[in-house]
Amino acid sequence: MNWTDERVELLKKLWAEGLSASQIAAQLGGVSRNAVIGKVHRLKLSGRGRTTAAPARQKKASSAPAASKPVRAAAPARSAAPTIGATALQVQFDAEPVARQQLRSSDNVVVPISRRLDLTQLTERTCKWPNGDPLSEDFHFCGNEAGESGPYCAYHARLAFQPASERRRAC
DNA sequence: CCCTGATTCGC
DNA sequence: GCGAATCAGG
Repeated sequence: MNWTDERVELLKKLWAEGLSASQIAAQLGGVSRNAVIGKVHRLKLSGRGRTTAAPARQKKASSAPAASKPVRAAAPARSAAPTIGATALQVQFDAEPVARQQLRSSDNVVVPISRRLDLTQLTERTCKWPNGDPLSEDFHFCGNEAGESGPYCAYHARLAFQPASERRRAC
């Protein structure tokens, strides 16, 4: 992914709105939060209002990795399966009571079309955002490609990170 | 352990 | 310019 004008503008907007680097990375897709932070700094946007004054970081040892242990462990490959159900239901009950709201034109967001997967079709790489009444026949999960840093697609990752009062129904 | 932003430096 | 690795902290 390259930093197109559109992506840079979205980055600026979301950063100004106060979203964290990881949240923005999920929105943009295809980039890590480190990439976002790096870009923010190169754009000289790091200030972002009255945030906690940066304590001025110390310099990193320029060389000599030392015999300490910079070795990075191999992929942990954790399993999310055991908590998928609980997480999904928690989100469901938390988000469902929110009244449907009109999408404001200023939001300028793309609402993804749900693949309407059932629980057995979910994998580590599918969005686990639940839609509908869990007890109804229509209940399903978004199922779109999950972001790199979470169980939701870029769109639902954003919803999940917003306060419940700001969430909207999707798919 | 989860997360946050900040910094360095090889590419 | 880019971003992984790393750091310092909540």
